[in-house]
Amino acid sequence: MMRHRPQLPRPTEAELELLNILWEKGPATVRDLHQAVAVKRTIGYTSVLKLLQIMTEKGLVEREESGKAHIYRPVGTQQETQSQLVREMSERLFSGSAAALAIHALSMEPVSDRELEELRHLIEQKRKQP
Amino acid sequence: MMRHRPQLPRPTEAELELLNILWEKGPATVRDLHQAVAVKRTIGYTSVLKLLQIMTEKGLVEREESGKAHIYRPVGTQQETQSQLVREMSERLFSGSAAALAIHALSMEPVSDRELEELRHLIEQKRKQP
DNA sequence: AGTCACCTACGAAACTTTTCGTTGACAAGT
DNA sequence: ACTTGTCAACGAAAAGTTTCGTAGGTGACT
Repeated sequence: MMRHRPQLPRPTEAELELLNILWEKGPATVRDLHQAVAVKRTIGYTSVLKLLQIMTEKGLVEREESGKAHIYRPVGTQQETQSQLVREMSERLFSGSAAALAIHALSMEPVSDRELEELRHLIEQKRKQP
Repeated sequence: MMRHRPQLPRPTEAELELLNILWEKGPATVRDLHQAVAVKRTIGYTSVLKLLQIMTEKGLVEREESGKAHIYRPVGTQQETQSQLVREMSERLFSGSAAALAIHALSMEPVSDRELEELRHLIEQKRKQP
């Protein structure tokens, strides 16, 4: 029997920044994460450390404490988190219509051919099973 | 010459709740807004008042002080705000790809026929002008 | 005039988020 | 043994968000 995780809290902006790095690069130490963030903006090492400690309490990440430097890994997947935030955004911004969000996003930005193909495919799927 | 508004700050969650009501129902007093919010959740009258005072400082709303009860109206349009938040979300959650956000939103939710039509139309437009 | 109803303004408490300094542990190099 | 570098833990400051109590003003009704 598949056990569900208790619903994870919504990550804050700074927390999401760390999760993005973890999803892209895999499990990492505080130093790894600090270096990755420091490329984009100035932030102290202990700020990243504290963030990760809070994220561990919240259940957003887990850590392996075997070695000297702990290794952090995300608990939720990127997909799950994207879904959670997209759903919340569609509720708060488009009265719950994810499709309205999609339409808005689409009419806003350059879209690659590959993405256009994917969208057409998705729409075909939706058409077949209403 | 069209003057641009200085970029409005991102509304907080509670602020967005009030803006949604203003966009839907038009300019309103504190009482109007409090009543509308109180339908969904318990909140004190002065909490709404304070929020609106802060939003006025931030430039998110303007108020007419002519009568006894001030009348508040949104400064940014719903579209502008949606675009701002969708863009920020696509940056933080999909590496800046609004199309990826659209795809994700679309694959998640029931979509009405009308929305499907609109999406197909949008995609056709995009195809014609790459 | 006194009271009631309704309004804004203000301050501040409670909470969350972000940031970082300080401390103490531990190991590697001198 | 001592110094240096790296690490986690902790506390706390600073800023932002959300909530509401209290005070003071104004007009209407008795």
